[in-house]
Amino acid sequence: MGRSPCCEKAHTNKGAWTKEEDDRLIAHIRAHGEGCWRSLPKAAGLMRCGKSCRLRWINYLRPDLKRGNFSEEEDELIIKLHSLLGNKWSLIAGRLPGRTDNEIKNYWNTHIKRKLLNKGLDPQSHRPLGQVHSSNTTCSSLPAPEHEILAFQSPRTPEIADFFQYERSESSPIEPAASKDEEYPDLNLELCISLPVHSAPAASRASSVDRTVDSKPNSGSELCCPMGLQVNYGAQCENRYSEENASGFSSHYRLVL
DNA sequence: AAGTGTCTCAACCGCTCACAG
DNA sequence: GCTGTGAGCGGTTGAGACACT
Repeated sequence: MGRSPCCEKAHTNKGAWTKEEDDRLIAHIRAHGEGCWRSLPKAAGLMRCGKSCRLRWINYLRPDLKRGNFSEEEDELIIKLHSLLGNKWSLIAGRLPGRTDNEIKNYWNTHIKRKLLNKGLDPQSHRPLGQVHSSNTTCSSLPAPEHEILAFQSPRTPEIADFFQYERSESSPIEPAASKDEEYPDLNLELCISLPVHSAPAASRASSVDRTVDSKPNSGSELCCPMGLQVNYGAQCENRYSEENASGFSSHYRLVL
């Protein structure tokens, strides 16, 4: 016996949403706020799966969505963030106001991938084609403790693995190609994701980063966590971060999520 | 105008994680 | 600690739009 299905598939609509369904969903969320997606379809009178409602709202109906083409700045930001985070679309989306993870993922697959390939760069590793090295090799070269503290689990980008190697070998005579600060001097890695403004009081939609950090809100409206540190580090990340600095790893990259 | 190939992106699927009981 | 449930994520699919012949 597997887990129960998220909905009665026999009695749910699938495929494209109609205007009437959109209107019902919008009206329901306006009246009751987001949250409890499983029971929402019934409450809103929709013959849809809760997951489908959530996706429709987040990716298409949310009022704060920015529609239209991506700007050159957004392109560059996506590329930079992808080089650091890999296919963590929700994290990348959190850095681009009005854009959704689905939208960025699609845009990456249809435009940016090709753009990088045309430049002779591997879209996954962001390295020149032909110089792509196995991430397994990089990963396995790390001793166990560092392995365990990586916040972003497989698939990690080689850049992150390289970063940790660099951190560990600062006194090494072998110079790394460039630190991320040198490579992306204008990229602010203090990633901040505020709780969505569209969230209704009853439904404090946790940002996607809650999956990697403790979801307890800190004093402000932002959640934060250190990049490259243990999963489940708490909300007092600012303090914890200092402690981690003292322990000698992840000294200058921090994601405040 | 019709047929065919390609591209785009909304939506689905399967999985993992967090949490409550 | 175990189990069930809900939420969310990333990969994939497929219908419709568009381009080309």
